[in-house]
Amino acid sequence: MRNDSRLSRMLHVLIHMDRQGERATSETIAGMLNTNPVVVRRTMAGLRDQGYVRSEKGHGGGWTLARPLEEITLLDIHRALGNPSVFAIGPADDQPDCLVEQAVNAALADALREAEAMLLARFGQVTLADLARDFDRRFGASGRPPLQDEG
Amino acid sequence: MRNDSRLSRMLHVLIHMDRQGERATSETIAGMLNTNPVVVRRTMAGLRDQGYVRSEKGHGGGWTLARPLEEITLLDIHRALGNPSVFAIGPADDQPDCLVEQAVNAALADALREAEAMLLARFGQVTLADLARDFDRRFGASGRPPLQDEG
DNA sequence: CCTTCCCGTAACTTTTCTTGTTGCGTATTT
DNA sequence: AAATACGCAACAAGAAAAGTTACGGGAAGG
Repeated sequence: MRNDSRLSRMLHVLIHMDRQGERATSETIAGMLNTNPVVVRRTMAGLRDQGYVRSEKGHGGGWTLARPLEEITLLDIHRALGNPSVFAIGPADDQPDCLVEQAVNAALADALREAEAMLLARFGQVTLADLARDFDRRFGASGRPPLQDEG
Repeated sequence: MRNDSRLSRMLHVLIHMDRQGERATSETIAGMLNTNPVVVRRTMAGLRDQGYVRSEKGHGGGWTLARPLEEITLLDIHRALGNPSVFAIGPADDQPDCLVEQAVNAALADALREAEAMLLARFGQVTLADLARDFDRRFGASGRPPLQDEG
């Protein structure tokens, strides 16, 4: 099964949007992600509904950030994407009445719950601004202009 | 995407096998999982290769446990199933050369790696015997015979 | 106005992954 | 030899995600 990369994609897009400052159309973004404007609208819809970006219709319209990157965490975006399941593995429900199966599933669910809580907690502590800073630290000195206009 | 429930299924099967003691055919197991004997063989193949179960061909053949439940951890089975990806979310590779994408993916990969390590560590500490004991503790007193040689 | 640009949404198609299925070979017991 | 089981390859079916097409509506600019 291939991984759901929407979170990664959206983070990528938001940081670029912040950097460029200008309005981005779905088509521009689609080009950046090698995908399709409709897919972009579909994915960004959640972020808009949660108030992280704004969309404007009509001539000159497009997408803009509704908040500074400092105020957006990875968890925020994860949730705005609909809290997709974090795990690829899960319980079986072949014999819901089988007590052995119930015991197995309960044990698995415990472990998964704990791991998920930890992951989401960590997502909640990282802002997009942190990622942008990471970017500078990792690549800023390697011949590229740094993220710029951070001021 | 639906969850991969092979781990759960195999744990379920192994505990039943221990309990019954007898040889189980792929068909019997398939019946228990509401699936198909070929699927069972496919899934059990990994466990056999790692020495957790044995298969015997021919008349009277079938599957048997090759080790006591005390010596099999959830991690063992997870690995025997081919170390399937634990997460449903992952990095995008739309623009592998984009440094922003790289930074985003690096941050995500860190968090995922950590959560996975924690989950697998926990899997490594739980044996199938623990699950069987869980079973007894949770359900044994509720009118059902306990796990051991209920024959 | 009215044309152009751009998002919103529904419906449909394509792709991809997993599971399920069929068929045949081979080993083992009776 | 007949019956029973696994091993394996190849194929079919099903489901989920992504991609696509099509059309409607709102906003800006000539």
